[in-house]
Amino acid sequence: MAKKKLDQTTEEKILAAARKVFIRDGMAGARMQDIADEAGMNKALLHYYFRNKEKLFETIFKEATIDFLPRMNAIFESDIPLFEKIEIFCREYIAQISKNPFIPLFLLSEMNKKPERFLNKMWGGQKIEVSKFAEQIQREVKKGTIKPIHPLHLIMNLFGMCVFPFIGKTMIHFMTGISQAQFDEMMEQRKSIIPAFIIDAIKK
Amino acid sequence: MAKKKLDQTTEEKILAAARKVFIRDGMAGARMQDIADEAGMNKALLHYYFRNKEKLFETIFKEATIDFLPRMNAIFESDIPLFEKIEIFCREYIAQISKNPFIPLFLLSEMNKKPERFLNKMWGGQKIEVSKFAEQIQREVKKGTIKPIHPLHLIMNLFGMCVFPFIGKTMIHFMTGISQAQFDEMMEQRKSIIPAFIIDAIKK
DNA sequence: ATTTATTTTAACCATTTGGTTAAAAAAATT
DNA sequence: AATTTTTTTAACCAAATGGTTAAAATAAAT
Repeated sequence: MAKKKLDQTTEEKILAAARKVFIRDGMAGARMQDIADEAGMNKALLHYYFRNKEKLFETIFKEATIDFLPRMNAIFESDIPLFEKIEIFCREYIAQISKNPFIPLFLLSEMNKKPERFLNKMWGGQKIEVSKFAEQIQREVKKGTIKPIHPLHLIMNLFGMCVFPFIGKTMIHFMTGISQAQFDEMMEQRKSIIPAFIIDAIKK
Repeated sequence: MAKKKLDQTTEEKILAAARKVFIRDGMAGARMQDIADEAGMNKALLHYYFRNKEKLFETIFKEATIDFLPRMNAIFESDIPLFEKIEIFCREYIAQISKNPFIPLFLLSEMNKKPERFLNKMWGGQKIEVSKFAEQIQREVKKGTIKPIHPLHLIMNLFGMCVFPFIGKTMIHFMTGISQAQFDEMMEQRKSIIPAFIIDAIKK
């Protein structure tokens, strides 16, 4: 009885601050004090709302993935023709990640450091399910509609082209001197350029 | 004077240990004690040979890039025909990275956290120089030997396909249940699959 | 062999960091 | 208005961590 948030302030503020600091500095580099400062409040508040750093991190980590996975799986498992599916995936993936461009690097980096963290605890058995998609590719190969290619190679190519610009963002800015606006425009273009590229590569 | 290393022990041991720990845990997550333990020696030794953590980190960070950059630039700046150049790059890049598969994620992650670190101090103005390569692509487009494509998009595609498997390794293992040996074999295949894929995609 | 320079160690130190506590302030309930 | 519950804070604590120091062990030079 009695404890419904009417407005959405403190807890939300903490999460927003934690999100920012964790994604910027990683679990190891993030300081509780920094998160408190960023949220404009006392450090003890963080411990009051989330028991400890680990718990707070888990919340952010989950949040960054959990509602992203089903969305991608829905695409992969759907009954759409291959070429169209590739188009939809690129468009959706890039649109989604563009909202939080640093998520992939954060995720893969943390994942790499403590694979168990999410392998056991984080995602309750959930994961990106590519088997249906792989089968679809294999079927098309057998039908002879596309050139022979190992499904996993095609999937790696697809993922690689979509995600690399986000992961390599800093390096790209450094190498090319491209502006943020130009980067955003390129990513907008890539929604259609990548599928076109792939289809040109595999269609017979 | 008198101080030439005849054998190559302590300093080498420190570097090997630091390399391992830094690449695994990142700058923020790495503990000097862990490095000392890994090297089988006292913590003060690390400070004797390298003044502090930052200095030790810089050494590892440089080491992980400095002799890699010129090698890649040499390829990009060389006078080889486009398709052949793409083949050579993929083969060399994958071969090189396969020796230290965790370097890219380590690098991009740290780069992302403190861009100034290497932007100013680390690489003395050095960087991957893709402008020559970009011009070459543009020339081929104008000549009409390949389909129209913005050079940077093609470069992103190239990099993405080459580097993604290494960066996403943990996630790939998790998603597909592939073994280490299988992964290595796939990367071996990708040395020729990626160039073939790209050439199929852009050739007229 | 003695002295000198180099390498390695154990014991400490100062700061940072995650986390606690007890009390004040603010809301909600009576 | 009084009381109870929830939210927020300041002050503090213990452990961890980067770093220092002075002395011991080892190797080099005389």
